[in-house]
Amino acid sequence: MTISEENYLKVIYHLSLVSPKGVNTNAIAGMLETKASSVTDMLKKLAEKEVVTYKKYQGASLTNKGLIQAKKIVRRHRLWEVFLVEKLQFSWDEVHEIAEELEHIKSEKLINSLDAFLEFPDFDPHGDPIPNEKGEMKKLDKQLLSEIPLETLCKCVGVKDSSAEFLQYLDKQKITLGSQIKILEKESFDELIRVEIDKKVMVLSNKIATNLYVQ
Amino acid sequence: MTISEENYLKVIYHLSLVSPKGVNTNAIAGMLETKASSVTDMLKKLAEKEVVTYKKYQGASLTNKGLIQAKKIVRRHRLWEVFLVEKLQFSWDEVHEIAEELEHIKSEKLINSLDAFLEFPDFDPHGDPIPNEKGEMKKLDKQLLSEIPLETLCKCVGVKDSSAEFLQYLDKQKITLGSQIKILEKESFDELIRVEIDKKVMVLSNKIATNLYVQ
DNA sequence: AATTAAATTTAGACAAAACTAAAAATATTT
DNA sequence: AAATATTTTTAGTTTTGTCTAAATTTAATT
Ligand SMILES: [Mn+2]
Ligand SMILES: [Mn+2]
Ligand SMILES: [Mn+2]
Ligand SMILES: [Mn+2]
Repeated sequence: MTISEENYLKVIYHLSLVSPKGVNTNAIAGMLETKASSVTDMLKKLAEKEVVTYKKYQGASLTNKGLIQAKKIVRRHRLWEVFLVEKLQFSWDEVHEIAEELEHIKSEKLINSLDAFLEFPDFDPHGDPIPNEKGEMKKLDKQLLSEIPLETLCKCVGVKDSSAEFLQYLDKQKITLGSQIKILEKESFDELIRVEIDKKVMVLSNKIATNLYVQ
Repeated sequence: MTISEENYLKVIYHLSLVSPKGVNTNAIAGMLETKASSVTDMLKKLAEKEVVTYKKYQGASLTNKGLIQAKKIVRRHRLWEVFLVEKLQFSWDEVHEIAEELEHIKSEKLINSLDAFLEFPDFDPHGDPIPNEKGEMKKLDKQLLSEIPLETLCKCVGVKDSSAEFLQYLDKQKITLGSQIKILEKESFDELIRVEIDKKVMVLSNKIATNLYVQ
């Protein structure tokens, strides 16, 4: 498995969660910032290696073998993110790029030792679940804040958008994983919502509300 | 800097310490397990990038720019080795290969944070010095055990050969960095030496004695 | 159903890094 | 100094992953 192949597998995995019946060539190209023709080439190769099923013009999906591989890469990515935040004091908006490289270091022993060193975390710094050695992961039945009814107390458990800009904006608003949130009022005109977060009343945009997972 | 270019730079650095007036094409090929013709190609590219000075048939050496780069790679390699041994409980014979990959993760912040996390170690698990952020490193005036006179108490501070086989053999003999060694007798016939190591008397071969650094 | 638009694939080219085989330069022997 | 051996470089391929431009297929509109 080359780094490039791994990056494709991971992207197909992520896209599969949203469109399980086949991932579009263009969608993959978009995520990898490459061209559709390159994706077609790679899909053929991955199909050859039997990690992906691919029929011309029909999109791709992971085989069981491919799924196992993809989850390993996700496991490595998320464990390294935890390491960077918990042990090296990185903030949650800085870790993604570095984990993007570290995820390609392939040593079972390394990753299992790291897992143990971190005390087997279930979630990464963005609230995403970390597959264990067998590929199993905890799934919370989280919802977007925008779907929560008025006056219901909930807890922030993850982000949908994990771009640095969004994460830094959350930092500025003092919203972190674990924050207690209650929606006080929804303004239908401009979709702003008035909320109480950790006892402080503030106003959030719809863009925030549709990118924050709560429970 | 690609991974391949970095591997070449690091090898040229190591070979320079032994032959400072120019590193042979064949020597580089040997270390990298590649062919001399590939080395020639790469030397041209590295010379183009001004990290190496290279004249046809004359061997190569690092420019100042190349030296700085090479020391950064060595720094990363050795810090990761310390991490693996100190934090993840790897043994000293298991870390080299993994560090060979980790050394290519290029983030200044990552490596400086790691350095701090490890409390700024001066030496790696094999007794080799770790360059600091500025590229400076401590150098011990170590000698090979084979050069030490009889009855002189010295301390094991490093290994010349850091292959897994040698390191495992040292483990088996209970020789570690820090072991106190005194040579009791040298047998000129077969070059075996009788030594006292940490109060225990034992016999070592010349091959061991010429690969152990003491001080 | 025919036309247009969008998505996807093919064909052909390119750069990086490796290889083999042959040629050229340097070193070592005789 | 000439002959031989060794080292190094050149020339020509190969593989991987990318690209552009053109062709093809599928989807959306009229
Ligand atoms: Mn990646
Ligand atoms: Mn994450
Ligand atoms: Mn390396
Ligand atoms: Mn080392």
